[in-house]
Amino acid sequence: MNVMNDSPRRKELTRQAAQLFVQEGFDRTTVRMLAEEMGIKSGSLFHHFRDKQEILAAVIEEGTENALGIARAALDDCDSDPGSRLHAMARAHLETLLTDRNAHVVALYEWRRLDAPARSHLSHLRDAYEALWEEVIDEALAAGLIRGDRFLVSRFVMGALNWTVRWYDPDGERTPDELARELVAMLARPAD
Amino acid sequence: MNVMNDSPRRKELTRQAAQLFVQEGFDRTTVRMLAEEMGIKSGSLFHHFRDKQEILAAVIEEGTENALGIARAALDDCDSDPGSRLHAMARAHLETLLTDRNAHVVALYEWRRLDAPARSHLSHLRDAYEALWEEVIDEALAAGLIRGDRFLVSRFVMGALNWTVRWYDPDGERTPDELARELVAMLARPAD
DNA sequence: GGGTCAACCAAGCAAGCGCTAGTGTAAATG
DNA sequence: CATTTACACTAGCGCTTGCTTGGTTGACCC
Repeated sequence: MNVMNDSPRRKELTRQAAQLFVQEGFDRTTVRMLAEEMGIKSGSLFHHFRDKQEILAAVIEEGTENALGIARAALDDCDSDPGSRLHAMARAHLETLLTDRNAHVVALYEWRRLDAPARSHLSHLRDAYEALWEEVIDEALAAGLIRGDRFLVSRFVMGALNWTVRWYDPDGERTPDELARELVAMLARPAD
Repeated sequence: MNVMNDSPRRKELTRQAAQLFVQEGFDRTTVRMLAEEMGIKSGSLFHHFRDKQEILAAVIEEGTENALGIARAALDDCDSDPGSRLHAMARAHLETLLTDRNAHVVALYEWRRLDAPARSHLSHLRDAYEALWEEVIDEALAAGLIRGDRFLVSRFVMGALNWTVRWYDPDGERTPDELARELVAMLARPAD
């Protein structure tokens, strides 16, 4: 019944929604729970979002955009050799999985709760992110740093990284940088 | 209000429930939808299962038990060198991901919908399965076939394999055997 | 100092939810 | 033949759901 811009207020509400979606899952999170977490009444929620689905889309959109930004920045900042670039991407991936953990967990678990238009829009964003990965992996393959099929390797690597949300403890001993280094070490062939 | 054994009837109902849980997600699948899929009325459902949660637990339990069985059989049947055993485990994992795809997708996505008692019981089953993996990976590390930290390697490998449910097309060109071979090739160090 | 507008609220509707109670019935069991 | 068992049915209770409606508030603006 009203605006659906990206006001700062809406950004903050989106962040809070992400937390609840992680705790409870999208379907079990009611608009009343969301409103209470936000400190408003359930009716007021629909001033900021058209419907419940739009909140989900907003959460996932922000997470994916942040991931894209971090990955691009990391690639700009690193050395140009394939090993460094592979490590930079893996590290960026793990870092965004930490800083925007809630949004990414929601994206991983609740993707199929999106309606068709939102899914179409967001899958373009995700494709842009995955294109970055395939580029870096192509370079590593061409340089002989790793071996295998480019399609399979990129899927295997993304799987290994995304799976970390299941077991990685941010308060534990290992840093994202270490994890990224271990992953690259596991894949890389010894220098000729 | 009645039995909760594992009759053949219940097995069949469990299989059908798994399909719906994949299509719609656990929370959005209503007992009325389940009953219709099963060809009975919603009230009759509670003759076979205590409540909706128990259906979810039954689905996941069967999938995990099958995975364990297939993995054990694969290990019994293969050569004793670490490369063969690694390949056998990966292949078994991919095969059960195919034959019991619905159950495994449910286990991956809806695990957190389980109540505490069911989760406790099923996590023991899952631990038994993961122990098989760690054993095989330890052998490969000891033999120098792969390198890295045993904890990290096993997590990365499981992640890569489980992620296949997102992109693998069973009707496509690649067989589980090929995929497993590619994965092992990606990880294995060249023979000394 | 009247007008604008984002932000919020109280109240509630229509639909759908998991689950229960009580009954019917055909086959198996004594 | 009498009883039990397994499975299915009808009917609906009590509650929650996403969302709407109609209205109030208070900060800002010319």
